[in-house]
Amino acid sequence: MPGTPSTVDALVQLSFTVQLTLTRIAAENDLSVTQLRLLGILRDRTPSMAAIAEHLDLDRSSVSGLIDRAERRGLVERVRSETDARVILVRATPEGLAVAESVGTDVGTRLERMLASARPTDLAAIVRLADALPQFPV
Amino acid sequence: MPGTPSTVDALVQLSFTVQLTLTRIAAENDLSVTQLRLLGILRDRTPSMAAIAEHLDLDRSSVSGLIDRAERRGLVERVRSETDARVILVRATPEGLAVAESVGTDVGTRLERMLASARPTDLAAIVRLADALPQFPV
DNA sequence: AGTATATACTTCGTGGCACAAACTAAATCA
DNA sequence: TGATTTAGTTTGTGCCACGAAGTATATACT
Repeated sequence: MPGTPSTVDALVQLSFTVQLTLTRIAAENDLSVTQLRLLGILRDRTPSMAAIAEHLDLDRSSVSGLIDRAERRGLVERVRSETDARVILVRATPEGLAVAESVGTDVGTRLERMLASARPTDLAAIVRLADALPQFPV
Repeated sequence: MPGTPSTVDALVQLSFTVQLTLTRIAAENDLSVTQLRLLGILRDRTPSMAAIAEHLDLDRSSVSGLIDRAERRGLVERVRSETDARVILVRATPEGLAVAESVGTDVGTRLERMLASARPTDLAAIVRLADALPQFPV
């Protein structure tokens, strides 16, 4: 029977396993998982504070503090928008980009190692599922 | 090609989707995800502080605070072990058990709803993967 | 044009989370 | 018995996240 408790349990367990890996990699780089996600976003974007809040599903006030701390570490910088004086864009510094790259490949390596023994067809299922699931959970 | 970036990305995205659901359910019940996990453990166990720390991959000092707060809310109680006066067992109160049940079914319902449109064979793949992956990530 | 409203972000206060180091008490080892 | 190990707590630090209240800029209305 699909969608039964065992499936839900498996999904939750899988999720915590991934999170544990992310938490550890973050800690090794003296970052939180949220900072890690932030750097992931900034690899290829220069979003506004509001866009970051939406992407991370955080209150805007939380993002202020998050960027404060990242900025204090030199990972990120605030840039005033030229078209709208209210908005602040957040850009990764060169150092921030370097950390993002390093952490990104680290995540890739560690998770691929975890998946090494899995069947290829099961991995394809993961991709299909991730694509199919609603972006925003119910 | 299995184990490529797209697979890793899918896995990470899947993980965050699940976590977001858990975070929301926890918040609706005025709990953190950690408290939610704690209650999950206590549904069918009465573990020592050390066992909880190991299960949640937390420092023991973190567990002290966690149980303090849960106890203050009446969800949990500390019981001295009769066989070893150093160890403290943690037991869910009736209220804690009730919350655990309610939250547990809520998680089940919401995640099953998310999985409703997925192919049964993909769900089977999730179960296989969760079983196959190392309990402790590399 | 001039006021009212909406939007973007920050600040402040509160509380939970997590860690490391230092501490107490009880059990075990030698 | 005395030394060591184990279980748990306390304290101090810092991050995370929220909501409410505040500032500044942009847009809408008339």
